[in-house]
Amino acid sequence: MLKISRLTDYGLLATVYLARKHGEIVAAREIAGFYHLPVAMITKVLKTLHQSGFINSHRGAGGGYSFDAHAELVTLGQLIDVLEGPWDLVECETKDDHGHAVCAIRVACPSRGFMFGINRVVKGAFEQVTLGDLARGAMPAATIDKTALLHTAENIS
Amino acid sequence: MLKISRLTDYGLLATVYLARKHGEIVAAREIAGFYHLPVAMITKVLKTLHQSGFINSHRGAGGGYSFDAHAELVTLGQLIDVLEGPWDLVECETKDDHGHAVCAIRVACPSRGFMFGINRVVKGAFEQVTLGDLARGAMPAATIDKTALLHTAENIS
DNA sequence: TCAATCCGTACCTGAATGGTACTGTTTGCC
DNA sequence: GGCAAACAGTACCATTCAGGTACGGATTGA
Repeated sequence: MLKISRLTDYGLLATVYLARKHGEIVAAREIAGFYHLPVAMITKVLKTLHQSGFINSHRGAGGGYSFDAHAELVTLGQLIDVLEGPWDLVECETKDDHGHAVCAIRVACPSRGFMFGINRVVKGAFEQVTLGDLARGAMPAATIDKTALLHTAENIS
Repeated sequence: MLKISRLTDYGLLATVYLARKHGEIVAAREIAGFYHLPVAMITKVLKTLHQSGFINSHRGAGGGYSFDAHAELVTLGQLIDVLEGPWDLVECETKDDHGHAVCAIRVACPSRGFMFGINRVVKGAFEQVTLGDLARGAMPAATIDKTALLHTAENIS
């Protein structure tokens, strides 16, 4: 249905919360309380973020999670990749466990090349926004310079 | 899972096929055969496209569907809107039947403003590509001029 | 020793997706 | 007139996934 899963959304919220309290140890309970979300949901997503190295965890009493890196070096694209897992807008480019494309028609498919481009557009948009932007509440907006873009099509094999 | 539904994909394929045979009456069976897809799936999506006015239908023997409009005036965004239905990357902006926002935290949500922007980016990307581009197999690519974009944030309340 | 907190995993439920089937209704053609 | 081709509409089903809950375990500070 073309949307980011709620879990991914929670992950972004949690990351932003931690980024705003840079270096501070914050319990999952606090984050969940702030957003009025189930603690179990927040912990689940925080674990993912920790396992991917975006945030640090501190066990035991007084423990919690902390964001100690540079917010400007973490991109929305990286976060979504981790939280959402591998994704493609269309299955054309999706590979199965054996590395084979899922789409059966492949070569004959007239939308394949195009959809690949759309994939790049969306992923590129995510990649150019940092966690710092998110934490600051900056709102991006973009137009696509189609004329300039179509020229680049020839350069992509 | 952040992807276009297969039905939407089929709809784009069918539309492109018809656009390439502009004005010609083509049976659903032919399109399904070309892509090796179930006829019932193709007919389902063709009906949607017809009801939305993108293509014309011709009943009875020798009937089928035809695309008679200008491919350059139909955008990918319009097609996806019809095929996919109303969509938003995040629920923040999604309204329920009564016009109220789904997201409970709303104002407190630090990602809201940002996600709204991302929504605009993606929808904008879809909106600036025409069916003609699709039919020609053009592959768009886009970069987002972040510096320019962040300035516009202040103009959006 | 205890309580707070993270860790891991398993499980459940409802909804959406992807697909099938069947019964009309219209229309060209012999 | 009647048949067959093709669209129209609806209902249904199976699988998958999202969203959420639960519980026992491991770690650590006080």
